[in-house]
Parts: sequence; C-alpha cells; structure tokens
Amino acid sequence: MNRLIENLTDAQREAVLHVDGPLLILAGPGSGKTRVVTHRVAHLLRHGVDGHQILALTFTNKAADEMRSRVEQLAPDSSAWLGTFHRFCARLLRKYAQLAGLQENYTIYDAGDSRRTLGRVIARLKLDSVRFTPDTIANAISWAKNQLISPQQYQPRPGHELGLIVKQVYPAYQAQLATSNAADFDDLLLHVANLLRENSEIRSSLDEQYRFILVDEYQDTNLAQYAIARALSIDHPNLAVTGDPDQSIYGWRGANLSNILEFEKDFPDVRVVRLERNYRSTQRILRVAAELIAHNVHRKEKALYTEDDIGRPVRLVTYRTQKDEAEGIAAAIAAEVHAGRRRPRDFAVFYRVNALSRTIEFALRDRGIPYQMVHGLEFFQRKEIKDIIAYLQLLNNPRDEMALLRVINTPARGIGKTTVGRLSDHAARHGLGLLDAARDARRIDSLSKRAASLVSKFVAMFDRLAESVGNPVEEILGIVLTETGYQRQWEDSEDEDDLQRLANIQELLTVAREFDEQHNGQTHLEAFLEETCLVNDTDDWETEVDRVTLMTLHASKGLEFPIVYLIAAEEGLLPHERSRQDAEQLEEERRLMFVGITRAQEQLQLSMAGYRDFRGQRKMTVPSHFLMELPRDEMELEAVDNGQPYSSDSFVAEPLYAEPPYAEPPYAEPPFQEPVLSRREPEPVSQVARELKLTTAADLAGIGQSPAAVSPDAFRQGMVVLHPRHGPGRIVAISGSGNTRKATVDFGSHGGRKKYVLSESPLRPVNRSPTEPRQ
DNA sequence: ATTGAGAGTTTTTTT
DNA sequence: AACTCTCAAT
Repeated sequence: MNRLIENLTDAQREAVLHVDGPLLILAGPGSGKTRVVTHRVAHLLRHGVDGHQILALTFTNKAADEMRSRVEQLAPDSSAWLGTFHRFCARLLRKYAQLAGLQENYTIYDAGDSRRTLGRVIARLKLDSVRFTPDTIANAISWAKNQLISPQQYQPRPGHELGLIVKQVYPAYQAQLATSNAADFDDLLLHVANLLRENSEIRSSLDEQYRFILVDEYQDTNLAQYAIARALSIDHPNLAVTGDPDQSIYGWRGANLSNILEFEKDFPDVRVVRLERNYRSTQRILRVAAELIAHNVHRKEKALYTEDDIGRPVRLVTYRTQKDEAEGIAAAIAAEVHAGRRRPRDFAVFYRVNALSRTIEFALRDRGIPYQMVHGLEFFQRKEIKDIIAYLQLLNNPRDEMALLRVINTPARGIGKTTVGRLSDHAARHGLGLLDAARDARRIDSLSKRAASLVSKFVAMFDRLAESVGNPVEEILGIVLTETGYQRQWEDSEDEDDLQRLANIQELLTVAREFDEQHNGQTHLEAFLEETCLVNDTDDWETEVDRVTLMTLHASKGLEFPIVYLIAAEEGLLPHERSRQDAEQLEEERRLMFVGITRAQEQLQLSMAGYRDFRGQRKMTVPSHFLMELPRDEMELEAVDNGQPYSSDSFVAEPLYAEPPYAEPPYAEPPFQEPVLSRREPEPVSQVARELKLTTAADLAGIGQSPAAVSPDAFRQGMVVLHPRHGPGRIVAISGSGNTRKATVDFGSHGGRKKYVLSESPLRPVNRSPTEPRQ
C-alpha cells in the first residue's frame, strides 16, 4: 500500500488517493501523469473496487498498452478494461449492433475503405462535385459525425456550397454503409453515443457496470467521445479525466478544447488537481516551451517548473539545404554514438509531415546509424495486404460491398467494370445484395454467357473459401492465398516489387499466426479484422530497440527522449500552410511545436533549411514565426552556411555536445546493423521470397539432401515440400505453432490434399540454392 | 478486358 | 517526386 503513494508529490498523492466523484487532473508535460493514473487504478483495486468496474479510455493503443503494463506491475491480474475509445465502442457495438442498424459481424472501414465507399457513392449520385474533392466531402461528413449530427439533421449553412453537396452525399453514404453492414471510424463513436442516448436501460446498466471511468488526453476528445464518457457517468459520476489544454493537437479531428476547459462546469463538485512540476526536461528547455506557448491567447495559464538542472542552451540551427540539415544531424548523432557517449535510442527526430523523413533516413543510413520510423505508409495499407484482408472481410461479412468490389477481380479473372456495373444494376432492381446478385449471374440477361460463367466461378470459389471460416486465421489466409491464386500470380516473378509483395504476405501470415497463438487457436476472424484495422502506426514502435526514432510531431505526444531534433521549423510546414489563415488552427500548430519541444529531456535542437525541396521543386524558405517567439537568452544560434560552401567536417569538428553526458558504459562497437525501417520498406529479398520462386517441376529436379530434422517453424505458406512417398507438394495452408503446427499439402492431381502435423511428418522443405540456375 | 502511357494531383496531422 | 486516374491501344 505504501508503495503506491511513496515518492509522490502532494498533488500527485491527492489524485492517486481520490476515489469517489469527478476528478480533473491538469497535467503539464512530463509531470508524471501516467504514473498518477496507473497508481490511482491500483489504489482503487486495492480498495476493493472490482476490476470490472474500471474503464480506462485512451486515444492510442500505445497509451493503453503502456497503461496496462504499468497497472499490471502494480496490481497484477486486474480485470480493468483498458483500451482506446474506438476499440471500446467496437466491442459494445458488436453486442448492440441491431440497435444501430447493423449486424454483429459488421465490418469496420478504415479511412481508405471509407474513402473508396464515399467515392462510389459520389459517382453514383452523378453530382458534378468537381469543385470539391472526395476528401473534402469526407472531412465534412466526418466533422458532422463527430458533432453527432445525423444525415437527417444535417443542415448546410446558407450559401455554403460544400454544405449543399454534403447534404446529399452524407445520407447516401450512410445508406451504403448500412447496406454493406459496415461502420467507419466515426460511426463507432457515433453509434455508441446514440445508443446511450436513446436506450436509457442500456445506458444505466453500463453506467452501473463501469463505476469508475478514466479518460486520458481529455483535451483531445470530440463531442461524440464526450457524450459517451458523460453518459456513462450519470448515476456514478466517478469520472476522472487527465489532460493538458496546451497539448491539444487534434482539433482537426473534431477535438473540442472546451470539453476540458469546461469540465468544471459539467461537474461542479469536481476535484481539480494540477500537476505542474516537470520531471523531464531541463530548465532551459522548459523555458523555451513555456515562452512559446504563452503566445497562445486561447488557453488556461499554467505554471511549469522544474528542479532539474538549467541544462544546455537550446540550439537553433540554420542549414543551407535540407540535405545539409539531414547530414548535419546525422553526423552529430553518429559522432556521439561512435564516441560512446550516447546510444542511438537516445535520439529522436521530429517533423511536421511524414514526407520530411526521407532525407534524414538517407543520411542516417549512410552512416550506418540504426533508426526506426513510426511509419508513414503503414503495413496494413499496402495494396496486397488490403486485398487479402478484403477477402477476409467478405468472408466475415458477405454483405460488405466494398470488399466484394475489391476482390471480385483481384487477381484478374475477367470480371471487369461492365460486368460489375450490370451486377450492381441487377442488385438495385431486385433489392438484392451484390453477392446475391452475383449468385444470380446466369439469370441476368444483360450479362454475356462468358461473363456469367466467370462470375459464377467466382461465387463458387467464394463458397469454397467460406468453408474454412472456422479455422485458425493463419489457415484461412493460406486457403485464401491458394484458392484465389493471389499468391501464385507473383511466384514466378523475378521482379523485386513482386518479391516484396510476397514477403509482405508472409509477414501478414506471421501476424495471423501470432494472433492465433494469443487466442489459442480459437478463431475469431472478426477479432482479427478488428485488430488489424484499429491498430495504428505508433503502436508497433518499440522502446526497447536501440535505434534513433523518427516520427511526426503528432506521433511524439506522450513520449520522451534525451536528445530531440525538431527539423523544418519553416513557414508553411510549422505552422503548416493549411493552418495559416485561421487563428485557432495557428494556435494548434503552436501547441504542436510545444509538444515537440517538451519531449526533450536534456538537449534540444531546432533547425531549418534555407532551401527545401517541395513537390520536386526547390524553394527558398521563410523561418517559422514561432522561432521569433522563443527566448533568445536560453538559446544558441548557429548558421551552418554563412555563404561558404558547407562542409560536414567543420560541423563535426565543433561537436554539438562537448562533455560526455552520462557515465554509462560506452558503446563498445557501434552496431553496424542494417537499419531496419519498421514496415515501410521491409527487407528487400528475403530467403522466404526466394523459396517461393520454386514452383515449377523443373525446380524440383534440384531437390537435394534435406537436413535431418526440420523445425516446424521452418515451413511457410506456399512452400514446396517433399514427402518420401508422395513426392513433391505445396503447402496450401498452415497453422498452429511448435509441435502442433499443421500443414495442408497439395500433391497435385494424383496425390490430392493431405494434412500433417509437421513435427511428426516426414515432410522436408525443398532446398535449392538461390544461385543455382533454373532449367 | 487488360494494359500502358500520359495527364493530373497531391500531402498535415490519426482512430 | 510519387501517386492515382483516365483514356486509348491491344
């Protein structure tokens, strides 16, 4: 018990010990907020509160995971529900789907799915929406949903052209989602908010169940999230929220700052705790941050102080070009690392937009500095992954038209636009789902005989796939890959990109396998799909890995690093040009910079370049006006250019950091590992991908001696294997792990299909050295 | 129906 | 620069 409150400040202790009634924790950056929150949960648990009564809502999975592991340390095996708003709503919606006009197996559309669907709807409405891009319309709809405005309620502002379009598109889009039995991200919140409003019984029973609710990053909640948290805290108003108005950076996503600014109005008897002492940064860093944020008008003033050292001056460096900037930073990092003063993981580089990561990446790679990027283009957005996932989505929810349209001709099977159009017409005329229309193919007059037969073949294949739905996800994936011919289309390719795709597919199989393991082979295709679409980029960023971190300012929230580089502090980028007109948005940009600055523990360097390449063109830059708002007496200015040709040697000769910062055992040998980007650019040609090229009979001629015993884990989906009696075959599907890993092998027209427990089978992978010539 | 060339567009941030 | 979409050729 004492452990829970020892080493806490008075303010922290007050928050931790608070039990009943509303609580507002205003927590500045680095003020030990997570610590307070997790200790508070542990405190509740130890005071007899049942874990099932605790609901902690965060915005990111990473924050939830972090919280979960820290609570676990303090109070093992609690059954408190920790997770993101979206995940919580998704779960709830499974249960009460009907009330939202959905079925339990509804599909969650990610931003891309939603965009495609919207595009289709717009096309069907035949609007001349030339004036507005689908994205603009999508944003407007999203905004409406976040304001809890239904399609029926939506009223355009008079004379607002976009509004008029949205007034037409929004209902049609929503109807399409209903037809597809699908919900987009916003719907997850919207449906639940409506559900709670319209069903007082459900509301009160959930309120009863979740006695203690905790909302993290409350400054980022939008109206829908606010309504949900509120609705669950009426009978039991034990709502604790944490947040910092100065770190609100999601206004563009509908976050409503007044939710936190007016929390005290909502709950008059709220206990307010302010955590203002910073345990993270040096005095100078904190002063720079404080002066910057003081320029915001729309804010609650908050004192920030630290008892930490004064620290080094914050550096502000002007480079000549973005390349110089990247080289300069990479060289400084390399110097520190090679001198053994720092480890790669001590550094982070932040930027406003993902596109800025490139030059930094190259510069680090040149020097062999390992880095990890919290990716821009995520794994689950890749085409081949989305294609395969679409098959799973369709299997799970046959009404999902987006998925059907995506897969019906992927890989190409001769079912083109015209055919699909005719199917759509038929479906619309007879009030059928698209898949049911496809089942009718032979009876649709407008279809050619050839088209009808191709469609029927597709439907038959789909039904065959559907038989596997009860299996482990890895196995379903295997069957999909085999039966659809998706894997085969690239197998014989020599093309780098194709091999890359195959490698990505292997990665997906690995993800599925890990999922199966976590769920003990109990299949929940639905859960798998939910998992894959609700994870975000920041989630698989790993703290333990010894690499330099590259990420956007947004992604940096909640993290801390000893040394931070914030690049491209230029007008148009920070603040971003799209925020320049609007005073509110400009303040948000300032907060974004504030967040970035306050991530730094010991050293901070802000930088800009005189020239920057933008959309292929080199342009002169203008320094961010935020830079003029910083206290110069805490800073050290440097122009690396000075009209002279830039030389990286001169930069290194004057080291950024004079004295060794800490006395950790120095880095013995700089790790010269291949820099691993997270999933953006996976390893070029993996062994796996090479093996996959082995598909023709000719390849099998080269079958050689196999190792005596082969680990079950050495087998992969699509691999060619050798059986002493049945000869060569291909692995159609594979699942399980270790000694229970099973594979279904296809021995071709003669042998048929057989299923093996790999650890007990005489199966061997076919070995062939990749350099051996093909015949 | 599929493919490829060329035009046109894009990028803020994320569940 | 890189991506998507359109249109024309096969």
